[in-house]
Amino acid sequence: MMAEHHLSIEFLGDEAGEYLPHLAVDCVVFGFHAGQLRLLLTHWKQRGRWSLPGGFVRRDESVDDAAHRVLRLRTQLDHVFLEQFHTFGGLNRRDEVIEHLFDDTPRARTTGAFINERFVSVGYYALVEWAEVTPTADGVLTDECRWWDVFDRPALLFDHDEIVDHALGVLRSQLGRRPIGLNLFPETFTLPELQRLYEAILGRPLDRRNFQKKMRDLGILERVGELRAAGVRRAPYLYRFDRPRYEEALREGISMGR
Amino acid sequence: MMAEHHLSIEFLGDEAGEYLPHLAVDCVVFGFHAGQLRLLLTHWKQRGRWSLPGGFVRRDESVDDAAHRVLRLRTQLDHVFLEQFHTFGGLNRRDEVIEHLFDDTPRARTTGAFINERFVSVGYYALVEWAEVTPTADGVLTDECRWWDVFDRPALLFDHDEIVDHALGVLRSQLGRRPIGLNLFPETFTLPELQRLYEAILGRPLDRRNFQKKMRDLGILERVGELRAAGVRRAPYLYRFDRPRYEEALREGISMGR
DNA sequence: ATCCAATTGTGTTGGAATTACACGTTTCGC
DNA sequence: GCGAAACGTGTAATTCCAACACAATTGGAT
Repeated sequence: MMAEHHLSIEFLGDEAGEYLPHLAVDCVVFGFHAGQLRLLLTHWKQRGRWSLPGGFVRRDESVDDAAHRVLRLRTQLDHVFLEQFHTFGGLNRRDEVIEHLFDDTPRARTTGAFINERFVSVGYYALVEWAEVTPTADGVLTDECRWWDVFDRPALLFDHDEIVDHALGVLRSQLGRRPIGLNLFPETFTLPELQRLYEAILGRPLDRRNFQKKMRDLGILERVGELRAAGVRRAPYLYRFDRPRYEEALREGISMGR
Repeated sequence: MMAEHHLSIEFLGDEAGEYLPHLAVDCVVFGFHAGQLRLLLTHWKQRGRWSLPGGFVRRDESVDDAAHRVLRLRTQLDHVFLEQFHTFGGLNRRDEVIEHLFDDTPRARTTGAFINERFVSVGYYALVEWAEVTPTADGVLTDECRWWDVFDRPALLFDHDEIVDHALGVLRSQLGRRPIGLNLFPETFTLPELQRLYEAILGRPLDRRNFQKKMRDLGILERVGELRAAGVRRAPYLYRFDRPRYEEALREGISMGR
């Protein structure tokens, strides 16, 4: 909960001048569980609607660091895979519902109303291991933080639906050019699981045989053993990523179909 | 010269409060001439060094519009191909040489020293037709604006070398996925010229026969006639882009090697 | 015990796309 | 008219991708 004390009602005017005005970061946090691509969302206490986890940029931290900090606050995780993908700087970024969200607080009226100003937002997307996350609301502006199915989520505040769509587009376009999964799965996983991740992101089914061949040929997988547990049928093999090779593939880029 | 009056010494503090503080746009403007990929740079009067054309964001304009405005001021061109590619928000964005560039002006000392604060910069790259550009310095902070060879340019101020490298990387990665050239060439051009553009961006030679076959098969070119003028040898054909098909290829994406 | 349904692992094959490579054409200088 | 330089086009080999078939494993039904 470090630094959360700033999110008091005082913060509406950022009276300490700790943050850069007009600038925010928003994080599209992707997870994968039970065959579904999921999204971490926070619920705004005062208006009963959901938005992406976001925050502001301290005067003494980089924008990347701000995104990491926001993520740490909402997930309790450090060192997650996080990448900037677009900056949203339109004039239509406010939401009629929330436009004057804080106008009726004494602070907002008397100060510069920091939070009611126009914001330019730098969008990041994160890939995290679902089970490792402890979704955490700040308890002041937001009272809940939890996972949603990406494709079955509530309408979001501000322009956050657009931001999610953009992030999904970037994720899709990168799916064929770099490996994915190291950050989304636990240590070991099965190829059918990995395939379901690809299918969830692409939104279309893939051929199991071609997928497995392609994956094997990438040389970034290590077979570990057999999975017996779940099935009423044949158990799939367990795999783990070969870290050095995975990271090399990340640097050099790969080719995985379209 | 519209709105250039803001770039007076008064501007150092942005006393009118017309701009968002701490936020800037920088434009990597690419052109192509005489077989070279070129870059539009501006020369800072007070320090004798070069930087990317950049500017600030008005409170009542989108960040995209700010980039277009900056571009219009430096090139006298409107409606150019312009795309955001990354936002630079590190803490190391200042330049020791220029760190206190304006400290000795009375304004900077007495006001908030708008321009001496930390800036987060949204990077755009533009593709423009070299011959159409009228490079224009603002005459206040900068006294010269002209083209440089991308690969033979002076060391730039701030982190602008990094920004240029990043833009080049994005341009390279997109070269195989969308058509290019409509914005960089005049109405008509030749295939050897187009190939030299690709080679300049990729930094490696391409096979002429495969390149032409690929280009022809894309179906975005119209042959116009023969070019007689220049050569001491066989004249290449002239082509023009088929606009509707070109724009469709831009939307749908293409595959051009890698 | 046998069979079946569901799911997984692996191989093959045909076509498309990419790459490597060869030859004929035009122009001008000599 | 001969050759050098640059242009235009075609062909063969290879690699990549998409479609497809079959054997193996498991638990439950018969």
